Amino acid sequence: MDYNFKESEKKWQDYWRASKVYEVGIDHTKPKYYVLDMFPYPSGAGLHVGHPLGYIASDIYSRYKRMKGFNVLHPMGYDAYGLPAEQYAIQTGTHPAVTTAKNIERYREQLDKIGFSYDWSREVRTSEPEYYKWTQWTFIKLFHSWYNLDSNKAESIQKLQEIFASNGNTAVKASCSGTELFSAEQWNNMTENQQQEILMHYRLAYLADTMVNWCPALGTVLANDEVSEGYSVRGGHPVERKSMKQWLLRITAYAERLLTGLDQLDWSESLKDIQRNWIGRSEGGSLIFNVHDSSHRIEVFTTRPDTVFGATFMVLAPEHELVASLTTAAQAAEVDQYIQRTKNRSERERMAEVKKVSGVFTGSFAINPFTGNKIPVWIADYVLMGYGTGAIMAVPAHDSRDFAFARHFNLPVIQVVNRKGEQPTNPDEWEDSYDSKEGVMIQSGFITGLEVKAAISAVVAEAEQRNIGKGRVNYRLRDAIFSRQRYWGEPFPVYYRDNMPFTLPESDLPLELPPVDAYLPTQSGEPPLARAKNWKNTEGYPLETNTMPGFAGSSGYYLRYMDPRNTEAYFSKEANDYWQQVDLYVGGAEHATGHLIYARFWNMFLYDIGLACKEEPFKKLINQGMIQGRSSMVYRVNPEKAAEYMLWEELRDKRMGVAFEKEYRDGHRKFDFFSPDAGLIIEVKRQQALEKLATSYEEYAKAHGYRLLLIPLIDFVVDMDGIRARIRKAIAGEEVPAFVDKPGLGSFPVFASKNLPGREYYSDALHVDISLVHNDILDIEAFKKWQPHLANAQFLLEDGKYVCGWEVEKMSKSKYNVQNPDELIERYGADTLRMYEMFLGPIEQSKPWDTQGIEGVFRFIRRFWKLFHNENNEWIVNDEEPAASELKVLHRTIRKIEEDTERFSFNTAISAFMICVNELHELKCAKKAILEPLILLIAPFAPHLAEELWNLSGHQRSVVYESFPQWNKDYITESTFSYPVSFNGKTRFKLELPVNFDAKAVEKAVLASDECRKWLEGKTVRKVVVVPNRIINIVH
RNA sequence: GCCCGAGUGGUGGAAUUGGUAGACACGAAGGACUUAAAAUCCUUUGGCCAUUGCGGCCGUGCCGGUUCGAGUCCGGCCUCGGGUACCA
Repeated sequence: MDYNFKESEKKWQDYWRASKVYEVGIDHTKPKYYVLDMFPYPSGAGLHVGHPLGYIASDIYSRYKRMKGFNVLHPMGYDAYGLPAEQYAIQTGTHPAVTTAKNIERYREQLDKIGFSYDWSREVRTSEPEYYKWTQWTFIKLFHSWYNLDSNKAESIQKLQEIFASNGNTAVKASCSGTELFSAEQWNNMTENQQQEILMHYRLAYLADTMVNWCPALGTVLANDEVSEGYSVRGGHPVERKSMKQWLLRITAYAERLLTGLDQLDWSESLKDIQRNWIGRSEGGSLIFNVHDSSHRIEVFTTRPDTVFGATFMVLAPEHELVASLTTAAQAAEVDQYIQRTKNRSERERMAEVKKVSGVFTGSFAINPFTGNKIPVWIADYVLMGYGTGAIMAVPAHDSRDFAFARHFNLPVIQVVNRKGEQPTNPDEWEDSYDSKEGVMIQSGFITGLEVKAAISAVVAEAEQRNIGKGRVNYRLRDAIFSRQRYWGEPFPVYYRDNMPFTLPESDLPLELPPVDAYLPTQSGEPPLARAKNWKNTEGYPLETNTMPGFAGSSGYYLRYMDPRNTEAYFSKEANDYWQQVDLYVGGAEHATGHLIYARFWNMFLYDIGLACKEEPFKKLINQGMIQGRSSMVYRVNPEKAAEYMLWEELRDKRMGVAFEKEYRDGHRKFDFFSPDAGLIIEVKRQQALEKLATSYEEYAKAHGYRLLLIPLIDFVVDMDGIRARIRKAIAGEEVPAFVDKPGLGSFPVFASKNLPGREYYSDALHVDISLVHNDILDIEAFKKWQPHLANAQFLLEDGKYVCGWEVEKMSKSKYNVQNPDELIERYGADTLRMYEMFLGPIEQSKPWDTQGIEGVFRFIRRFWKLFHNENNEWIVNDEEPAASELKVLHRTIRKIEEDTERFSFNTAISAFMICVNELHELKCAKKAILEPLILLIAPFAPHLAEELWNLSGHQRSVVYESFPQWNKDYITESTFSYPVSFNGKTRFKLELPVNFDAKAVEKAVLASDECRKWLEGKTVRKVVVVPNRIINIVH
């Protein structure tokens, strides 16, 4: 008998729930600490062992911080809107709310079994009206806000209207999508609709015609981060480009703040890099080119204004607004055809054809404002409408795409940047453009001779002077498409009057999701909400039928946790002032360009309007690595290949006395084995095949004077000796029948153990369910019962066992490698699972799941228990005074656990626990003074075990209210240090010396030692390096 | 293509600031206890050579460099993983 984890874990989980141990509130007597896990979407498949990895880490840290005296907020809830439940609804008619509730219940059950310290009284679900009321409320606020670039923050639209009415928009610096200037008078003379249309260009939540990622299979548009390589991230369906009227969030207004804000965050550099790349800031300038014989002007964005003297043509995106006016009559047909062709091409096709150069001349010419030269204006789809101005000046000498284009269409190439100290070469002979980040300008008028950097500023200054351009910063980041043509999402608090959108009054919130008769788009292609009866506001105006995307509800949930039941506000100022922001956020790096940008934007907006007290939502962030699956493989034998392999092993290298050839060919005939010496053909086949072919084989053999052996496969299983005997006889020249009729092999699969020789040549690997495999040994009986066709499977074993192979790959049902935490908890307990997941390796690293190792942690848990109990499971803890050696073990462990926990190095912390327990067993220590602090130390990691032992020690109160032990330097300090002594860098022996010896004393002592003399025999010491309490290195 | 990150025993990994490479654990082999099994405990376990004892050499993806000393720093390359992709 030892630790009964099942009984104990249930008991303490019940106790925690009943006594509300983990509920927290505002407590000004303690410092706060907010630990958050990324919002899970409760999928139907439940949790596998990869999911709780981050939750366990954050739970350990939360419990640790709590024992360190912090008031720890550690909530959990659900991102409950999502495509899977809706897809299921479309298929089955089950309301997504039903599916979601069921999935949540299962999720909760699994989470509870792991022993987390969540304050469940704060749970939120994005699909609950009490929650999404505030998502809608934020949308209304966004709608009524614009971004003032002068104050660098969001401000109310009302204020903007006042400015327009008094001054027009000429002095307004805003992040907006329309640039027409107007005066106060013009503004005041506009109709309301005209004014609303203009305001739409300024709103932070706005409606616009835009190119969207349309996914026909899902029947909805997707945001950029929801698309990867032309396919939807969820479901992997193809995505097309399409122009549609959609709601967007003006996240680009915050691009600069989103970028610079990263510097203050304690996130991994790689994650910050992903966000930096996604935001994609580039500095440059915009230049205006006049069009020859026309009043049109083309504005381009370039990061290299210095190369303007090398601009030999221009290229516009096919969708560019000037294309129609610039196209000459002669070119109209060709241009039109090109536009049609590019329009009809899917995103996939476009991506696949990146290398193909295509484009068409508009017939117009622009004037290079610096050279005065006439340059042709082309259109081509390598220029994107969505970036910069949708037009470029092409500098083929220094840009590889422009270069390829110039070569393809025979356009001139002029070199304008030259590497220092080199002679310019003839661009006509170049194979590619010349990358010119550094160099000196040539053939460039007034900037000739300047270095690139200086030339850039000179051109920008000149352009500003001449009023034909200015310095400009551009971002790759796009505004976020906020409409989804789906049912299962937040309804927009928006109605339409004369096709103009208006927001509902706040008092009408929440606008609840209405019932519908089906979850599909309508016949006319409208979103599912168009099916809802009476989907109108109180005045009878139609409501918006799109719903919000998945990231709407997850963008501000961390704020709601601070005050989740507040019916008057998103959250109270008091709660926000106390909890401030998330101190530690744990989750996967896959959210880098989605949730983690949107949430930062959302929070910055709430900060601007005075609601959130911190500009950034997540101070520190840790990305847990993925847990990959470890698949087990069995090897199904291809019987014919196996027989051939086995026979070749008998025949090759003259093992039977004569030489054989494998796969002997004579014209179109092919035989498995042939011996010219013996004139013998051997053929291995299935019984049925032999019966059919025997005659033709015999005829051939007879015609050539060869003898023939036809061996049915069954013999390899039942009569290997018989085969050998027949071959020997045949070689010896005895008469043997070519073909012995045998009963058929029947159809049963044969599996070969992994390490059998030749196995890789004659078998195919198949996935086998990992529950049927223990320590890579297959449970043959269970395997036979696994699938009907395996019932009479045969096995080729090694040492009486079937050894499986393994592969590391994604955890998935189809690979039979999903490890479910419930099974492991059932077998080893939650504490073992918690510690094992942490023991696997560094939290941030991806690693394969391997159930084999869990036994080690399970043993450790029981060995820990046995420090307190004898072999009869009786309590043996005593009150004896601890010895110095025992105190040293304890305090060294406390220090190590504290240090490792602080830096989230949980795997090494668990090693330290193991070392400590091993040492205390060695010391046979059962002293209360040592073991009680140890219980506290392990409480964050193995909370159930800790509660049980703490209780058995005679304490009435839960261990979670105790303080983390403190280590005492005096117990750890050593008086001597065992120096590794090396010669020329090679460690040779160790020398124990007092720690307080300085370098000189150490040197003297080591040179005087016998060992040292032995190693130095006859050599002169050239140098002695001493690092006190580290190493000694003697150079000779 | 561009931007990151990582390569250490049969396996997961340790080595925190340039200072004893392989901690801790799994697996494996051998042994003790047991009628037997499970559980538990003990020993060995990077490779090669030597083995009568001592020991010796090599070794952190590859090549080179800096240093008394490199898994760690620098330069070049290879492989794998992640991000991104006509972004002007």
